[in-house]
Amino acid sequence: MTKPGAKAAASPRERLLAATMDHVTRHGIGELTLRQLAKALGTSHRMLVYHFGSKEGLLTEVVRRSEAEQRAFTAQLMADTGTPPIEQARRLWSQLADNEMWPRERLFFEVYAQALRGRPHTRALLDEIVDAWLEPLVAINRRNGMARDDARAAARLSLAVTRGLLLDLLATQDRKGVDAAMEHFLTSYAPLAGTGAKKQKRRSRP
Amino acid sequence: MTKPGAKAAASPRERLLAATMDHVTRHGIGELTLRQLAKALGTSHRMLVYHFGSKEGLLTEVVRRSEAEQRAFTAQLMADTGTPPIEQARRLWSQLADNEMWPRERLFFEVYAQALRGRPHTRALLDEIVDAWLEPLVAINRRNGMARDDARAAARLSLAVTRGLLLDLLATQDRKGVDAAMEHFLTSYAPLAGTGAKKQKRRSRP
DNA sequence: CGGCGTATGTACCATATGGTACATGTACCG
DNA sequence: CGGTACATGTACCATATGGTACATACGCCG
Repeated sequence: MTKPGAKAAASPRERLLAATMDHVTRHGIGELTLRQLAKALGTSHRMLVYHFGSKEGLLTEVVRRSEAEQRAFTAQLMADTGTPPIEQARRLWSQLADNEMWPRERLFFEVYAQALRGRPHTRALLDEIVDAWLEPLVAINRRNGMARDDARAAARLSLAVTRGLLLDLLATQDRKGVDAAMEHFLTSYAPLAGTGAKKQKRRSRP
Repeated sequence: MTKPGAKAAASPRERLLAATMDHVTRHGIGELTLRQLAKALGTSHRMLVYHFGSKEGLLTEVVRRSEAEQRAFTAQLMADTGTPPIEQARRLWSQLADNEMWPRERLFFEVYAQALRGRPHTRALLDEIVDAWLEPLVAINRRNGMARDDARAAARLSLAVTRGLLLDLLATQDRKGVDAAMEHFLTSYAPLAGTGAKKQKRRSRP
C-alpha cells in the first residue's frame, strides 16, 4: 500500500488519468484509441489497460472526472448567495464563454451526444446532466421569490439558453453576437423574476 | 446512362444513401463502420466504397443530405407568413419535440459535436449550422417590427432556447417539463416583440 | 537479505477495419 | 449479336485495435 511520506507525485493511475483528461479535452474522446493516447502520454497502451482495466474503464473514469469538475463548478454557483441574480448570471456566462473553456465545452457536448446514444461509459452522466445544473438554478430562483413551478421552468429555460448559446458560440466563434443574445435574454426576460411578478402567464393580453 | 422509362427505383447509389440515412439516424454515425452498415443494408461494404468512393465520401454525403432536409424544414418555416409569431413558434416546437423526431435530433447533435472537432465530412455544415436557422428567424422578427439588432439577438436566443431544450428533452425525456420551460419563454418573453417595444434595454431601472 | 506487491516493458494474438484486385454479371445500344 | 458502361460478388491485403502472456524492474517490510 503506497503511502509515501511526501505526496510529491500522486499515484501513477492518477497521473495517467489527469494527463488523459488533458489530452481528451484537447483532442476529443470520440476518436480516442489507447495506443495514440499512450504515445501522447509517453507510455504504452499496456499501462492504460493495466491501470483502468479496459478502454471502457478509462472512458468511464474520464466521464466521472468530468462530472466531478462540473459539480465543483455548480457548487461554486451555490456558494455565491450575495450577488443579485442577473449579475450572478452575467458572471457565470462570462466564465463559461471564455476561450479557455471552449475545449472543455467541446468535450462536454461530445460526451453529451454519446450519452444520448447510450454509450456505456456515460450511463452515470445521463441522469444528472440536466438535474445537477437545475437544482442550484432552481434554488436561486426560489431565493428570489419565484413560485415552485415557475422557478423550475425558468431554471430549465436558463440552462437551455446557456447550452444553446454555447453551441452557437463554439460553432460561430462569434462572441459578440452570442453575448448580445444572452444580454437580450437577461435584460428582457430575467428581470421579471426579481420584481415578484408571479404567474402572470394567465393574462394573455396585458 | 440510366434512363429507364418508369423511375420505379432510384439509382442504386440513391437507394444506398437513403437506407444509410435511415440506419445512421437510428444507430448513430460515430460508431459507424462500412461492414456493419453494409450488412444491415443487405449489401457488401465493397458496394459502399464503390458508390461513395470512401467512408469519408459516404459520411460527407450523409451530412449533405441532413443539411438538405434541414433547409427544407426552415423553408417551410419561411413559407408560413400568416400565423402570429408565438403560435408559429408553438407549432414549430411541437413538431421538433415530437418523439418521432428524436432520432433525427440525436443525429444532429452527434454531427454537431463532430463538426466542433473539425471532422472533415462536416466542413460544409459548420458555416451554416447556426446561420441557416438564424436567417428565417430574423426575417420573422423583422416582419414583426423588431429593429435589426434586436431581431438578430432575439433570433439567436430563440435558436439557443430551442436547441438547449431539445438537449434537455433528449436526455430527460421529460416532455412536460421541457414544454413548460418553452411556454415560459414564449409567454413571458416573446410577447415583447409583438408589442412594438423597441430598444428598452437602455433603461437599466424601470 | 528475501520475498512480495506494484509497476512497467516487450512481444504477441485474434479480430476488425478501410480499401483494392479480379472476375462476373446485366442491360442497353449499336 | 457484341460490345460497353454500370453494377456486384469473392477474395484478399496492410494496418490498427483492444487485450494478454511473460518477463522484469523497483521499493518496501519482515
